[in-house]
Amino acid sequence: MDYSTDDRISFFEKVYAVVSQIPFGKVTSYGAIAAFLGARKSSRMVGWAMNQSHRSGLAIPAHRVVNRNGQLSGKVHFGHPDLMQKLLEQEGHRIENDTIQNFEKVFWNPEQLLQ
DNA sequence: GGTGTGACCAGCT
DNA sequence: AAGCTGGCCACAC
Repeated sequence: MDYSTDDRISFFEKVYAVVSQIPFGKVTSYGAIAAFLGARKSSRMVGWAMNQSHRSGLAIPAHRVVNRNGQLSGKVHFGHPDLMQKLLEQEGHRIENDTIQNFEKVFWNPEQLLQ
């Protein structure tokens, strides 16, 4: 499925579609998702989409999306300030100073959806 | 219905 | 090397 050229669905829906396919134990970045959708400059919107995701009714693993440095920049938007970190630790990640350790090793590139 | 505001990021000063 | 700017788009006011 080529998400980048499908104009029938909104950018947000595309974001949700990608995020919901992030495998267990992997993470990706706002920018990677935006770039994959053909809108490299819209990475802020990915964050906004995550902000709204909890009331979308869908089960969006928003905790698997961090910024390009592996930092949990969106943790404050989870119910409890440490919830995002907890969820990631449950998936086997190690976090220090709000930053995922070995980020490159656990990074999942959305491009893999095209295989 | 214009305006400002983001869980960002790359490219300029 | 560190700070500023523009761009993207949905939403609240």
